[in-house]
Amino acid sequence: MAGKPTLGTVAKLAGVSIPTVSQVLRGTGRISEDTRDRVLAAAKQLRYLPDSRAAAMRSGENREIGFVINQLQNPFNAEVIGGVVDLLEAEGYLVSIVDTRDDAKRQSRQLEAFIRHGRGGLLWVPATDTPDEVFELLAAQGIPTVTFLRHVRRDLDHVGIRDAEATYVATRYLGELGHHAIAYLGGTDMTMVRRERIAGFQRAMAELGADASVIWTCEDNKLAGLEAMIALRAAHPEITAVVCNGDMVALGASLALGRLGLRPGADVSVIGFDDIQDAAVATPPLTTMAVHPHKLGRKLARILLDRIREPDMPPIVSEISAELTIRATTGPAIP
Amino acid sequence: MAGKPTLGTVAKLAGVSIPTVSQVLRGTGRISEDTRDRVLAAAKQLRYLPDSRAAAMRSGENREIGFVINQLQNPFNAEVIGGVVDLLEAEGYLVSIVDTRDDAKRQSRQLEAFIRHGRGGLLWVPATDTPDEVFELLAAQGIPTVTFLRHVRRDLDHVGIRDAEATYVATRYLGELGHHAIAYLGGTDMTMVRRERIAGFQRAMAELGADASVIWTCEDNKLAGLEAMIALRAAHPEITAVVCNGDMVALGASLALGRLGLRPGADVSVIGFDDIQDAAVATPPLTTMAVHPHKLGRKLARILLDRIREPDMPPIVSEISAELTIRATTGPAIP
DNA sequence: CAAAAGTGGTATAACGATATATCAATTGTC
DNA sequence: GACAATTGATATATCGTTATACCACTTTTG
Repeated sequence: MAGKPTLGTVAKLAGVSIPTVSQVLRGTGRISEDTRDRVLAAAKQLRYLPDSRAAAMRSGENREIGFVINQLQNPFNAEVIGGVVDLLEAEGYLVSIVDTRDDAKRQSRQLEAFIRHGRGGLLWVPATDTPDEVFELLAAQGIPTVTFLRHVRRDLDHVGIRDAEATYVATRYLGELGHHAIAYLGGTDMTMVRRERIAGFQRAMAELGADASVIWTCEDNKLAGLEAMIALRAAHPEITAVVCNGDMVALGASLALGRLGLRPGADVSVIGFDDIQDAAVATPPLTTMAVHPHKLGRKLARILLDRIREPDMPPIVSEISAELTIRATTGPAIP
Repeated sequence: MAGKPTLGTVAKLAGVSIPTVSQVLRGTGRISEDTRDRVLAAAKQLRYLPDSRAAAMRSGENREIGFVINQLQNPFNAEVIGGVVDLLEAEGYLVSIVDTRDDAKRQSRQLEAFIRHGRGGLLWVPATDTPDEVFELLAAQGIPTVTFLRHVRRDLDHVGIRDAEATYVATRYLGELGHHAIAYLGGTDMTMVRRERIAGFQRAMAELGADASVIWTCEDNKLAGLEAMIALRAAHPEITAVVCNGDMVALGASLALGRLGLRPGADVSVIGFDDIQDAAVATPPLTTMAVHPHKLGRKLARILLDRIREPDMPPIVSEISAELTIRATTGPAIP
């Protein structure tokens, strides 16, 4: 009753030595069927589970992966996590998650804690303003690491989205619908992702011969998107279309238009990014640049496994295109 | 360069023995200021981080907490996690999260993995249909565990919401507004939580002398709520008010009413549960039974810490009341 | 000045597992 | 029937820590 069962407890109950129990449970060595059965029965009776930490210490193999994410609440991230977990659990790994809430200090504490508590690999969406010393720490510890979405270091593996391409496609599409006064809405700071997206937006605007200077910041949630859209509309009433940094912002913007007595898709066009579940359900349904988060998660996991198996490969970078998914919040510009 | 730094590496660089390094870093024993400085300098140079697993093995103390949750995407849960993490990280704990997606088999694998990889305590929203053997496993391992929301075992600590009281209050309020044909909407199965909520609904309906037989199931997301409301309305056109199992469902139901040409709060009243961020932003803003998830998370963490410090206390049960928060989706019944 | 107390460290064992070496008993070979 | 090969287990060392015991050396005490 008192205390966890160990190899020693099982060995005593089965009347054999500790290495014998270890060999039976792992299927190695030469063991007679008779003692094998006795050991298994004892292990079952005591509900014995091996202590992976002790095993990892001796054998060096650690099947626990840490996922350091910037925002757990984001539905897009949640779907990515699903993909990651589906693949890694099938391979016998445990995936444990921490949420930095995009705070660099909390992130440092959490990464350090992950290292101390032992992780065989890390998946990581680096927080905004991650200091260089964090990368040096990871390098010093030699933990296989794949960054996700924010491509901040060329010496690490990375999985991301072709951000510039996606906003370019979105903006060109709005141009083809006849829009010229187009704003970029969303994102709070100059993360690599946002920088790329704005670059794509600007390139398309340049090709359209339009002014790309209306760029508005706001946090990545519906309420912030709503308020930002109202402010944007007040400052720039000439705007007829908005490219958003994410679906949450776009949904908020769409709500705001309704409150202002404007019809999304008719009076003002809105285009989102991610294609979260809500995008299709919203009224009106949201036009967006769709990525497939579950698939993305699987790719992320696959690359980490490759890195664990082959630590000396050169860094891998894998980027996925977003697909323009046309719904009801975009329409022709009123001439 | 090759491999993680260990106590041995640091000791060699500082020219002292391993126990000396350990004592310096942990501030125990008697060490001269001179060697203390040398050791600290060596540790810093190598970016040494102690291996908590090895430490835990020897000392028995494990400052990593596992949080086993049923649905990561749920905004309510995300806010609870925030509260838990804020308190436990301040106490020097690492909180790592896994998502069961309410699948009992996945949950078993994950709990087992948490035990094998070593957790000093567990926070747990048990999945629907959790088999008894899982509880026996936890008991056999003797890991401090607090269940959350779903109170399935009296021998474990628990933090939850007064579900029956909340739906009772919600239903009474609708009664006072003159409603008699009230339905209960949401939840997919007879979890303890849903059972309690329906019990509260039924008690209030009995006091109102009304029929409490219209109980509709649906999954806990907006799309499902939308579809369920449309089906419910088709089957029971006499219904003038709906008590929902969660805000996501209520928001979906509210959307559905709009599509049916009905005004939420005027033609049909809708009342939610949780008060997630979206509830206040929605059009119209949602009347709901508000709980304070961040506070709830802190309470959850506090009770786990108490249990870790005092393993032999009798089980603690802590329940929090939800507050009726009136917004725009409820209004007087049309006579 | 001998015994006691204090100082600053090291030696050793232990935590729970695994890898390697070893060993006693059985079986096979000529 | 002597020696080698096989079988089925155990002994021992090790991973990176921490707890305890211990030891050499200095300082204090009566």
